[in-house]
Amino acid sequence: MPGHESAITRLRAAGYRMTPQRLSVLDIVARRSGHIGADEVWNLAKAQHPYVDLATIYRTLQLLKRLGVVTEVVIGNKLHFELADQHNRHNHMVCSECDAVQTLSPDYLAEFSRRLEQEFGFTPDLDNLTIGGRCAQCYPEAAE
Amino acid sequence: MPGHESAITRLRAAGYRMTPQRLSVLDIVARRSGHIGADEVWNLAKAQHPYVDLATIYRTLQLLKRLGVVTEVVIGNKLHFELADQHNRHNHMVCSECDAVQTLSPDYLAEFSRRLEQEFGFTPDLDNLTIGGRCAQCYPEAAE
DNA sequence: TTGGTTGCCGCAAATCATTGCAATAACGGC
DNA sequence: GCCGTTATTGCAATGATTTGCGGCAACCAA
Repeated sequence: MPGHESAITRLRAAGYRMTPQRLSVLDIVARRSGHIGADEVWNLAKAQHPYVDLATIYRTLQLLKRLGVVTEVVIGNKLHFELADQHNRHNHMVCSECDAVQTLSPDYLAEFSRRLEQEFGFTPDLDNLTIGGRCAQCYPEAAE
Repeated sequence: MPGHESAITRLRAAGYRMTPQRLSVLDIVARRSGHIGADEVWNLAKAQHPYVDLATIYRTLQLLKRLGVVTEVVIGNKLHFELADQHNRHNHMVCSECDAVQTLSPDYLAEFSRRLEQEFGFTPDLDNLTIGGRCAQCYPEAAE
């Protein structure tokens, strides 16, 4: 429950309403350390609200993402989410073969981001950027 | 038709078979300058093979992507594809609000890519990386 | 506290993409 | 050119996510 206040405030400030369903989703994502799939959020949410619909879970997650409360990670063909923590920002590298996830300091993308904004006026959404590729185990060829 | 030989050769070399459906998909993507949606590929393909199934289109596009013959661009909630041209590599920046697509020289990501490989042994699939964010029109706030 | 406004939810259907399976066709060998 | 092996296809079902809609409930004002 702690740490939700800012998110709730942000929601209200943006003209949205706080509902039990939203609170539940927020709580579930916040309790989880690391990313969690939409289907799993649903399963956990049903424990508290047996009638919540999957559509509500998806809508809520997208809303929280738009508000910067949670971030999205694309793993395989599924979306995962995790609480956005300003003090622990990071990007994700996901292996397209084994779905392994590694985190990365946003410093690696800082210069890149700066150039996109300066030269193109394009503001990349780095918080929700998933970098696909192959990890060391699945692509040993890269070894020298 | 020209320029397909190398793709066909690559396919055969990897143990795959060349079928009319695959040839058709390849031809459609190659003729198009720029990206094309999977559904549109299907519509065009049906003109030549009335019985081709959408699943075949998707399977073929994924195969060609894996072989490096085509690249994928994520626009809105749809996948688009374009012929991979070694002499004209580029990345895509897609606005999440208006779906506008801008291209970007891979030079912008070269240093980033090099560091991922060196420091993590992770080989990013830059050819198929779509950078989401907001364009200058949709996010004027970035203006100073 | 009560009432009105309007955003939100559950439900069902639609959309986009993937997958299992039996029949078919590509292609290397004879 | 014919045959057997096996990759590929069409079809149907499934999976993942989004959207339309009417009823409901959150929230603000009085």
